[in-house]
Amino acid sequence: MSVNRPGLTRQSIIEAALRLLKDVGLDGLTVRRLAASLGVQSPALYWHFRSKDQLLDGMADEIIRSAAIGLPGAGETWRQWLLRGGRAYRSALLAHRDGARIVAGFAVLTDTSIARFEAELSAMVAAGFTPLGAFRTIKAISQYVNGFVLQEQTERAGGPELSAMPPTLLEALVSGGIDRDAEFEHGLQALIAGTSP
Amino acid sequence: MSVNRPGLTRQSIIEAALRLLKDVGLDGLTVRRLAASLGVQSPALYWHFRSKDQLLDGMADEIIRSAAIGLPGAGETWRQWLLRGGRAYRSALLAHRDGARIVAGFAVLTDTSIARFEAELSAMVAAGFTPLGAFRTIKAISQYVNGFVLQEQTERAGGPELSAMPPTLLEALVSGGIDRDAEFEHGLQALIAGTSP
DNA sequence: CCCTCCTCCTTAGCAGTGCTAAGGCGAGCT
DNA sequence: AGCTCGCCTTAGCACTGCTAAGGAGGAGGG
Repeated sequence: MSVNRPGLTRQSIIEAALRLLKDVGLDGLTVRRLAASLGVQSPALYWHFRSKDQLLDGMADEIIRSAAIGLPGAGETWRQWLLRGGRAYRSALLAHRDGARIVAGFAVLTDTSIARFEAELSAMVAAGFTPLGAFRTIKAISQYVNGFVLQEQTERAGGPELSAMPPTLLEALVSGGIDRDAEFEHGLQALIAGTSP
Repeated sequence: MSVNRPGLTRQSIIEAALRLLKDVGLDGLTVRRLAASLGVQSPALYWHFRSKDQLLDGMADEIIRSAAIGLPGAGETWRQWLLRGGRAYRSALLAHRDGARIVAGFAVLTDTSIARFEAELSAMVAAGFTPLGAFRTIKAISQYVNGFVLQEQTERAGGPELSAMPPTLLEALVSGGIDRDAEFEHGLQALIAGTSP
């Protein structure tokens, strides 16, 4: 049926899945559809992945990998560095439809993510943190970002009308409550401001 | 087949679903199984709910409702109150298997949750916050808790051995990194400490 | 040159999913 | 008595992840 058979690869399948994700979303991402987008029958994918969950693990890993920021630059305080990391992580999640759901449900500690985690921890230890403090701080930021983007991407349209809102909530909304970036920044900065080595 | 037919209700179905959830988890919670646990055939549930998602919405609402803390008590600072709220929210999510996943994916702004949100906002406004600041602060805390419990409940067993961990990460873990409560507390307190009216 | 092995893919099909269409049973009103 | 209507049943559809079995085609040894 298909002509070009460049040979499927774990990596090429993951990339195709992330591409397909943009069109169909996580709920629409079926094995059959993914196989079709690769010009192949669905069981072919099970040669490369033991299960769909394993495929999703790979996708999550790919997304997380794309969120890598380097070590703190010269003259960059640890606060600035954490801020940069949080923003980069959010961007990485937002870059893929349902990115947060994929990462939240399936990110397992892979070797590469452990290595990066270690690098981040030692950078913070160098900045004066204890290993435990660094660990908890990074974890807290990750979870805040995860939770934020998860809701950001989950938000269903519709919902109650603005006119049905009670007064304080209404005032919050009309004074700028629909600015997702500012909302994200607010929490991230509070989290970092409340952190100390 | 079944004898007692006390009449199904939206509420009774939701409660049965939350009960069943403990045994089978979110992935195992099928319409047929839920119907069976109620002594009924599966399409019967579609008389009470338009779709399974609507049922999950109801479950999410129920979970969130159980996280209600009152207004700040006399002599309670807003920081203490937020702390109490964050802990109560986490407890409510942890009280149900996959609670965070259910709430994260399906919580829609219902009338009752809007009413409670409004009450919380005005309490914070009374403590000196602007409506927008209160809105963003509460949202940030909610999302942190959501993200935290989501991972807490998603964690799959297995994973790399402790012996395979790099040094800084290892030191963090052996010095107390497996204490979920302390990890949660760390982030929550940082978030609140970094908040100001 | 042929034969075999092995990698990667195909066809066929299973158990289970959410959901719909159509009908039936029984309580309550007229 | 007859009728309506709320609530449930039986039957079945399109789809899911996944498995079993086999087939095409190149690699490598005899």
